[in-house]
Amino acid sequence: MKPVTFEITHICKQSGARTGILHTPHGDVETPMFMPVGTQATVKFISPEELYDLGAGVVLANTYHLWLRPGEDIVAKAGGVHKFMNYHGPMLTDSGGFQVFSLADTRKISEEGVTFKNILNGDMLFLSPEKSIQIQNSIGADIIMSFDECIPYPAERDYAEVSMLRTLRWAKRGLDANQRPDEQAVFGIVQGGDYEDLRKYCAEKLVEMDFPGYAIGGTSVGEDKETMYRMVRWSQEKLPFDKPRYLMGVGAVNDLLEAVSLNIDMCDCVLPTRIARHGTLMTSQGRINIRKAVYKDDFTTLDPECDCYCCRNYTKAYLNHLHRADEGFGTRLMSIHNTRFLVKLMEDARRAIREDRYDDFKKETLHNMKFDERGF
RNA sequence: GGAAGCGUAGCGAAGUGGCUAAACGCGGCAGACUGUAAAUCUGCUCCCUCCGGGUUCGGUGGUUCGAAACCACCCGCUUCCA
Repeated sequence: MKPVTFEITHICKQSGARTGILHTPHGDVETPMFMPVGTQATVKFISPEELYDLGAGVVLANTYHLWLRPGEDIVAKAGGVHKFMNYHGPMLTDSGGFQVFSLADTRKISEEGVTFKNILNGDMLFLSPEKSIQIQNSIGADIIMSFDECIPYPAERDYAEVSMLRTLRWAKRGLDANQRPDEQAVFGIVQGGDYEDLRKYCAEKLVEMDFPGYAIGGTSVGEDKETMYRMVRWSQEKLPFDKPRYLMGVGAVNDLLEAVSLNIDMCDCVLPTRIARHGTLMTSQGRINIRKAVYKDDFTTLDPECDCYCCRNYTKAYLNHLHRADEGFGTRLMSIHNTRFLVKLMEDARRAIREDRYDDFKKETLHNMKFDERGF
C-alpha cells in the first residue's frame, strides 16, 4: 500500500505543462501547487484554520529544528505533527539537508552523516540519513525527504560530484531506513550543482531506486535565474513522467511560473511569509513595500484581484500603520496575503493549463507584475 | 528670595581642550530576503556637492595656535530650601 500516489489529469496543449492530483493519507491536493513552510510546526503567524481558508494543501515542517526543539519524541507523543500543530492537511518534512547548507558554519560532513552544533545550546549532534528518516518517522509527515547535502553555488565540479555521489548513497540508506513505508513516502533529491552530467546521472540513479516522488534540490542558493532554470531542466529530464516532481525552496513568482513550465508539480518556499514579516507584499501588479511613505494615506485595497482575508477587509494605509507600529496583526494579515497570493497563483496556473493556455497566462502574469520580457 | 544641577542633530543620550560633523538608541528614507539560527539584515539620515566645501552642540562675549568641552554674563528648564 503506497501512502502517496500521483495522477496526471491534464497536459496543456500550448505549453506541455501538467496538472495532477497528489493523493496522501491526509487528503488529495491538486498540482502544480505552492506549499507554505512551517519550519517549527507552525507557518509563522498563520493559524491552521487560516491555512485551510487560503487554500493551502501540503505544509512543510523541518526535521532539524523539531529534532532540537521540542524533540521528535514529543511530537510522536503528541500523536504526530498533524495532531501536535492541529493541521490536518497533508504535510511534508524536510530532512535537515538544507541545514547542511544554511548552517554550514556549525557542521562537518562525513560519509556517515553530518555533525551539527546544536544552535540552541552548543551541543554536538550527529545526523545521518538513517537518523533523519527515523526522526521524520516520529514526526509523521505524509511525505518525508531523504537526507541530502544542499551545496552552495558556485561549487567546484569535483566537490559537486563527490557530494552528489554521497547524497545518492544517503538516499539509498534513507529509503531502506523508512520504518513506516505504508504511511510515509520518501522522496529522493537530485543534486549535482550546475553540472549537466552530474544532474542527469543523479536523477537516473535515484530513479533506479524507485522513489514515489523526486525532488530537485540545490537551487535558489544564490545562483542567477538562467542557472537555476538550467539546473531544473537537467534534473527533471531523467525523471519518470508519471511521478511527482518537487522543486525545493522556490517561491518567487517568476520562478514558480517557470517551474510549472518545466513540469514541476510542487514548490515550497519561506519567501511569502518571510518577506511579509519584513513588509514586502506580492501583488498582481508586482511587489510593493508597505512601509513606504506613499502608502501612509493610501486607503485602497492591497490587491483588488486578491480574495484573501486581508484584501477583503483592510487598506494599504492600515497595513502601513500596523507595520510601522510593529503590530503583530499586520504581520499576520500580510503573511496570509502573500501565502494566499502564491496559492492562488498556482490555482490560476492550473486553470490555464486545463484550458490549454498556460504560456499565455504566464506571459500575461509576468507582464502585469512588471517582470522584464524574459520573465526576470 | 536662596542653593544645586542641566541645556548636544527630529527625539533620547554619549562626549568635557585637538583623533568630533559629533558615539549609540529611537524615529525617518530606501534596499535585500527563495527546502527559515531571519517579526531579520544592509545603506543613508546638518546644508550644498564630483573631488570638495559650508554652517553646528541655548545666546553673547572672552581665554587659547585650537573650544561642544574652560571663563563671564544672559536666556530657559529641573530639583531642593524659604
